[in-house]
Amino acid sequence: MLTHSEENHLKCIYHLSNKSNGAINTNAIAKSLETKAASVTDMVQKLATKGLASYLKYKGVRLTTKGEKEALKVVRKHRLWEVFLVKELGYNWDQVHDIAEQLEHIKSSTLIDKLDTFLEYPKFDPHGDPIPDANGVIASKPTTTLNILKPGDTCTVICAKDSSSDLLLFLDKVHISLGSKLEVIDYFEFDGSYSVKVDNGSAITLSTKVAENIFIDKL
Amino acid sequence: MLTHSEENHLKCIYHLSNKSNGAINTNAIAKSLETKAASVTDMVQKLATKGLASYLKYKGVRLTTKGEKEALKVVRKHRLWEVFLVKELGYNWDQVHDIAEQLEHIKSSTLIDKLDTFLEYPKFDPHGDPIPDANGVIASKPTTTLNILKPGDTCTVICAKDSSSDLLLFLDKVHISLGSKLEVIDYFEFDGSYSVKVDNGSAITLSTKVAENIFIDKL
DNA sequence: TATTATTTTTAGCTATGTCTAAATTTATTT
DNA sequence: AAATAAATTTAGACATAGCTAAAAATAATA
Ligand SMILES: [Mn+2]
Ligand SMILES: [Mn+2]
Ligand SMILES: [Mn+2]
Ligand SMILES: [Mn+2]
Repeated sequence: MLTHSEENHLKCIYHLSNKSNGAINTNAIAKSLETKAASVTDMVQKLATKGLASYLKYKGVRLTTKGEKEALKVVRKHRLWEVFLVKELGYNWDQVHDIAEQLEHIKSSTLIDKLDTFLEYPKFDPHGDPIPDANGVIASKPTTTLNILKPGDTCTVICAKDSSSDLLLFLDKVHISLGSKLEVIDYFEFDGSYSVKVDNGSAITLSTKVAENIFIDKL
Repeated sequence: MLTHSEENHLKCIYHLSNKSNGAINTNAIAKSLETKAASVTDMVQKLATKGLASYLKYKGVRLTTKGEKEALKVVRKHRLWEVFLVKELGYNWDQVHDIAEQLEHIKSSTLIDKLDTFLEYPKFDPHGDPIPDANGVIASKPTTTLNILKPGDTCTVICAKDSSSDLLLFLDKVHISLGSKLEVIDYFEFDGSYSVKVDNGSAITLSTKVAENIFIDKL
C-alpha cells in the first residue's frame, strides 16, 4: 500500500517524464512538490527499494513499469475527481486542483470505477487532460499550441498546458474555455503578443506566455 | 488544522458521549478506534491542549463546545459522503463505512456544502443516522428499538443502531431495509427471539441482539 | 586541466503518531 | 483496611516524513 507522499512523488515523476525525456533530477521534483531536494532523495530511494522506480545516485530517477502503472492510477483518480467537482458540484476549473490533490489518495478497490461509471466515462478532465482508463491506457496529450498560428488562422481550444490557477483565472477573465473558437487577427513581433478574436466576439491580446500554454486544434 | 487522527478521536469521543453520559474513558476510545490506551492518552492530552477536550488524568475525557463543533463537522462529512456513495454511486449500505472514514478528512471550506446541495440536503444517512446541517445542528437519534414490541405490534424501520457490516449484511439477507414495515408475530421467552413478518411477506426469526439494534417507529 | 560553481546526497535533527512494558492510580475483593 | 485486580499514564522505542547544514559528486568555466 502506497502512502500519500509516495503517490505524490510517483505522479510528479510521471508528469516530469512526459515533459522531458531521460531521467528526472531531484531538484525538479522538489520544485514541483514544493519540498526540498534532500527529502526527494529519501523518497526516491524508497520508491526504488519498492521496485517502483530505477534510481542511480546523482543520475536521476525514472519510473519502472510497475511505478508508471501506479502513477497512472493516481492520475486517473485525480482527473476523474476533477470532473466530478466541476460537472456535478459546480466548481470552476481553477478551483478543483487542491481538492483533487487530496481525493486522489482515497483507498478503495471499487470507488474510482464506480465514479467513472457515474460520470459516464469522461475522456478528458476539466483542463482538457486525458483520463487513463481502468487499464491505465491514456490518450497522448496534444502538442500544438496557439503560438504556432499566423494571422488569419483559426483554431479550437482543447487543453490548458498546466492547471495552475493563475493561467485558468486569466483564461476565464478573457472568456476562453475548452471548445472556444479562436481567430488570430494579428501578431506583434515586438513582444510576441497576439490579437485574437474569441468565439467571433471582440479581439483581445494574448502574451507569448499565454499562447504557449494553450493547446489547440488548428482548423 | 486538525489531523486525521485528531478528527477520528473527536468523532469517537462524540459518539461515545452520546451512548453514555459522563466522561469517556481511554479504553473505550482505544477499543472503538482499534488502537491502544496509551496512544489514546497521548491524543487526548493533545486535544485538551488545543482546547477541544477537557481531560482529567485517570478520570476520562469530554469534548468542549469547540471540540463538539469540530466533531459534528466530521460527522456531517462522513454521513453526506455515505449518502453520495449509496445514492449516486450505487454502493450498498454495508459497503460505505470504510470509504467515508477516509472521505470525511478531505479539507476544503466549500466542498461539503456543495456536496450537500448536490445531494439535495438529505436529513439522514443510509443507516438512518441524522446528518448535522451546515451550522452543526443535528436531529436526535431515535430511541425505540424493535425489542420493546409485543406480538401483534407493527412498526417501520427507521435506523440501524450501528453501521457495522455484520449487522447490515444480516438485515440485507432477510430483506430488511430502512422503511421496511415489520409485524411481530411471536416472541419466544426461551431465547428472546422474535418471529417477524417483513413487508407483509413470510415470517422470519430475529434474535434479541438483532432486535435491540433496529430502531423503529411504532405504528 | 585546474578551479570554481552547482547539484545531489548524507548525516543528524525534529515532529507526529503509534507501540510495548513499566509505573502509577483507582477500583474491587477479601 | 489491606491486598489484589484493573485501568490508566508514563517512559522509551520505532517508523514516517520532513528539514538544515555539511560532504561529496558532477558540471561549468577560466
Ligand atoms: Mn496528492
Ligand atoms: Mn486537471
Ligand atoms: Mn476517519
Ligand atoms: Mn452511517
